Amino acid sequence: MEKNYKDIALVMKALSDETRVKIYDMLDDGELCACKILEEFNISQSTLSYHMKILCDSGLVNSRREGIWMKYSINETSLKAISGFFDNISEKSKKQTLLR
Amino acid sequence: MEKNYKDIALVMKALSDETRVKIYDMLDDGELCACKILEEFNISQSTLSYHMKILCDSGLVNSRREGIWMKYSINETSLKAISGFFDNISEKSKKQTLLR
DNA sequence: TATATATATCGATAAATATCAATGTATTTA
DNA sequence: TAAATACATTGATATTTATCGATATATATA
Repeated sequence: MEKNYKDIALVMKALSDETRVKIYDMLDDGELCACKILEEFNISQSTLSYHMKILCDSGLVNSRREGIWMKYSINETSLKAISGFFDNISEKSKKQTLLR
Repeated sequence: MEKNYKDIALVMKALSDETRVKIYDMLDDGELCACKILEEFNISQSTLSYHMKILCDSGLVNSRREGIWMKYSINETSLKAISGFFDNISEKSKKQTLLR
């Protein structure tokens, strides 16, 4: 099975910024609207919008419009994929350690 | 327990580049020297050295000198930490899904 | 339809990143 | 000790990123 390193790197890049990691972590409590997220940071609205776009484009985060609000949530499929990438390396790496 | 988002972002940044993700993935087969890694890429030696420094500084990769060679391997502690970060989000996120 | 609210996009900019060639450093060996 | 090999560091540069204020767009409501 060929791994798509480009996609993995894209997801990692989405989480390579402290603000975005915090946002992603916040979302594990459930869906949040942009305005709620914005309250937690000292950044402009346009900057938050930029960060949310990166998180969504990477596939890590879902977005949907509800009236005038944008609601964001964790994309479970993407989370499973990235979690699986590390679990896979963990397993193979552990075997290697035993062989030494 | 307070999460260190800065450190998490640093680790993610280390894997936010396609070359570095590939290198990290290569290392799950066990320790490799820089020269072996270099063979797999069309990059200069100095560029590889730069990438290895970023991987090592993030804590994801161990390095040790063996004679004239530098040998690199996966840091299991760091891998567990990052794997745990995603597992943690995965669990909390799953609970949220059930509540909906 | 005019207004208010929430969010996205644009343009500008300072800072960070990836890359290379050239050079420096550490180690082994002749 | 001189040469060879492997790797790191430096300096330069093109590209990317994070950020903001200003402006545009979408939706709801008066």
